[in-house]
Amino acid sequence: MNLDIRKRVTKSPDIRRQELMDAAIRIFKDKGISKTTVSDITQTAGVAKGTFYLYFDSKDQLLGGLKERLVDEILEHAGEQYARVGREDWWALVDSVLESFVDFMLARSDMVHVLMQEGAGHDFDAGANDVFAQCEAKVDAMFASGIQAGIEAGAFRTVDPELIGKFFHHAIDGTLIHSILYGEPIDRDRFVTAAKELVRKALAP
Amino acid sequence: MNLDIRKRVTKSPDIRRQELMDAAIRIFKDKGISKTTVSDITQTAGVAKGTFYLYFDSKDQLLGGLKERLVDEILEHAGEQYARVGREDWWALVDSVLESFVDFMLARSDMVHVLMQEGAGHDFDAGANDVFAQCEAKVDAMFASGIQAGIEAGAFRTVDPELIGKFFHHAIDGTLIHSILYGEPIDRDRFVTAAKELVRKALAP
Amino acid sequence: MNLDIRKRVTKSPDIRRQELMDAAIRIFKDKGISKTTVSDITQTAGVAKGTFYLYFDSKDQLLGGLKERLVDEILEHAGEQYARVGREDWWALVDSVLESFVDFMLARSDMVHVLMQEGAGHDFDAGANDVFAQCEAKVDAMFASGIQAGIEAGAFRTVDPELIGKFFHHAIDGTLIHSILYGEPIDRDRFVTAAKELVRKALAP
Amino acid sequence: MNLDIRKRVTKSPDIRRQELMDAAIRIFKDKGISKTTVSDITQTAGVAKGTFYLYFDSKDQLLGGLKERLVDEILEHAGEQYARVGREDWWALVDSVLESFVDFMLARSDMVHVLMQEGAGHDFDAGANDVFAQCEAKVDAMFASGIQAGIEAGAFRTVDPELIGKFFHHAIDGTLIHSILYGEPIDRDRFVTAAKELVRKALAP
DNA sequence: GATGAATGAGGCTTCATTCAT
DNA sequence: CATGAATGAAGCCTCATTCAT
Repeated sequence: MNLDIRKRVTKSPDIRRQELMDAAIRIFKDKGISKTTVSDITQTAGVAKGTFYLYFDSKDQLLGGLKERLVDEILEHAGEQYARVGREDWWALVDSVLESFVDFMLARSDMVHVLMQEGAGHDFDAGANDVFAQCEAKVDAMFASGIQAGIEAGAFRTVDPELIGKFFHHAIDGTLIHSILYGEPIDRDRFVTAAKELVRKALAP
Repeated sequence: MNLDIRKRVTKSPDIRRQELMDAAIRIFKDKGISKTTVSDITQTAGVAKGTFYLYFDSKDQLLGGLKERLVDEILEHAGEQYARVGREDWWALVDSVLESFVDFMLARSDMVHVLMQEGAGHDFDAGANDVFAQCEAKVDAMFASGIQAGIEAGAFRTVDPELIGKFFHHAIDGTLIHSILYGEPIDRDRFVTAAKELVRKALAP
Repeated sequence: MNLDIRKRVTKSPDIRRQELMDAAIRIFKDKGISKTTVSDITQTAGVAKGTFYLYFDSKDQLLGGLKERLVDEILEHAGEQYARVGREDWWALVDSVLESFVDFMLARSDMVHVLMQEGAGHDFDAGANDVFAQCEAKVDAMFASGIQAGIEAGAFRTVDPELIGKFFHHAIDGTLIHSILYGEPIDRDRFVTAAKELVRKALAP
Repeated sequence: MNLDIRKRVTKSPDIRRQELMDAAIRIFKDKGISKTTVSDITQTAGVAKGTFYLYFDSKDQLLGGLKERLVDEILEHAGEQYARVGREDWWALVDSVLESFVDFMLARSDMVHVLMQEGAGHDFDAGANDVFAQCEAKVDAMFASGIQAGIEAGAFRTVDPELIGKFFHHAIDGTLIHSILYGEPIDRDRFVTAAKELVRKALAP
């Protein structure tokens, strides 16, 4: 009765690992992290349950891996943006940071959807406080110092760069995540335009 | 033979219910929702495990109750604020809405902390889409129509009231939740001041 | 089709614990420790699988408990015997120690059967070296010092009390365990008679 | 691309088989039989997991092999000793049997350590009763008939040759195994001397 | 022969829920 | 009402064994 002809397909470890991660993300999104079983993941990935444990130590460790991957990408991306501060026209910088931020988030909507949902509190490495906390703190710090630099250059004006930076961060982040989370479609250009308006007006001298 | 004095204490159902909810919130905050057991909750509340089921049908239903309670409060509060649109000076309205919003959130930080964390996806009533989605959608709609009214009255100016409303919502919400979630202290007045600056500049004609 | 009428029988914790231990011993004896599952034990005890974990932390911990119980009994019994050294006629002492030793072992044949079989190496408490080692070492020490005392009193003679003590110990122990392990019937009186002959001749001046 | 020099080394089947058995014994001794995995064995032997199954049908069969090897050696050795009954002076025979028995055991201490530990109950061939039982029974029978012969020849005297034989067997066996099992050093000569004293006195007319 | 990724049965353990007291 | 021992479904994880390369 088993019509599946392909049996015991051996693949490169990297591929398998990736397939399992992809499968995990897909089901996490549908059922939520805590209600997803390792069986769900392996069935979706088309492998046996035991195969999961060739690539991950545990379900929690997989989650940790996904988290860390996202955090790394975020920090790298944010770093790239931040490196441009001072080398370009301030308003062009604002525009480009916003656009690239939005595009980055949209490209990872699945990941974000999943990990923001129940991500916190699943720290397999109990020692380190939540990876996300540190990540967002760094992003906030970059925003703040970028704005501060603009102020010192006379391009921007605002009384509380730190909080304003956080506001920008969460305004965009929160709105995007919320839309992704609840399945509302996002008009990327409209979104970018509105974000630019907000930031430009808020930072205008 | 039983020397334990506190045994079979009968309390008003409402009190008991409330005590269990409070205990639940407390532990949810520490361990995360899915890793909190019914035993944890009843132990913290000082009752036997079975007692839990005299007041709630299930763990999921408790969660639903907490959620609905928060949603109700949010909607009621938002409605009150919204009712003031048009009756007051536009900028005074902005100030007061912001202040009251911040104060409302701070008063419920525990609740928010917990329910935002893993709240989604725990729908005991699988039919209805997430209660939070509807709630936030309503809040967004109120924000949007308030801004729209201000525009029509010539007091505000912005090209995309709907998105700008969401931005305000998540800027404040996100920044607060994030601070609460990761234990950063919040200076209420500084926060309000920065929020006012953001909104005033963004809505200024 | 379920003809079992009795459901959810609640018993005193001590009884239940004992029933589980008895069931465990029974199956350990039949299938060996490592091939016995928790399910086997609970089925035999007539309770649900989860019930096991109300009384024991794990399968290993049960084993540890059984071991410790046996060790305690052995040490207590050996201590009682040892306390008689010097208070009685030396040869009467020899006789009575042998008899009581044999009877003690026969009364615990199941326990001994099981725990000698795979008992070593199942140390849940990895810190302490095997409990049995210490136990037997103590018993050996008692034998040795008893014989030594007899020598000093001029009643016994042998060149190596320590080793001779161990020989007695294992001669009796080993022969009994072996018979128990392989299901050979033991004629208690014949056994005691032969043991007495061995020890009397070996210790005779 | 493979820079690992030791790859796919083909060795004589007998050598490989032996290497695997040695590796098995080594780890069995450390971790116990049931907690040793096939992976442990192959890693220690420096081969791939699959290679194990080129030389053994299963883990149980390996165990059976080890057991049988030991049993064969024991029986052969015991047979050699037994063959000398009647051809030599009785007391010289006693001495030489004891010495050769002790030396035999000491030479196989690892084997004995392991297989006595959890050896019973691992019968891959469930039909046959434990190989050890038969082996020890044969050894006991030889001891008994040797002693019986000595009695008939007027050299020995004892009332229960069968049990006395078992006592000798287990006195020496048990004491040695126990010392090996718990890592106590053994002074071979002192041991032999004490054993001789015990046996000589016990068999003396 | 040798390899080691893949398999999947099966064990251990947790915990939401029930129910006899 | 309150209790907490008992339940058992369901999840996590291990590891002996297989098989495509």
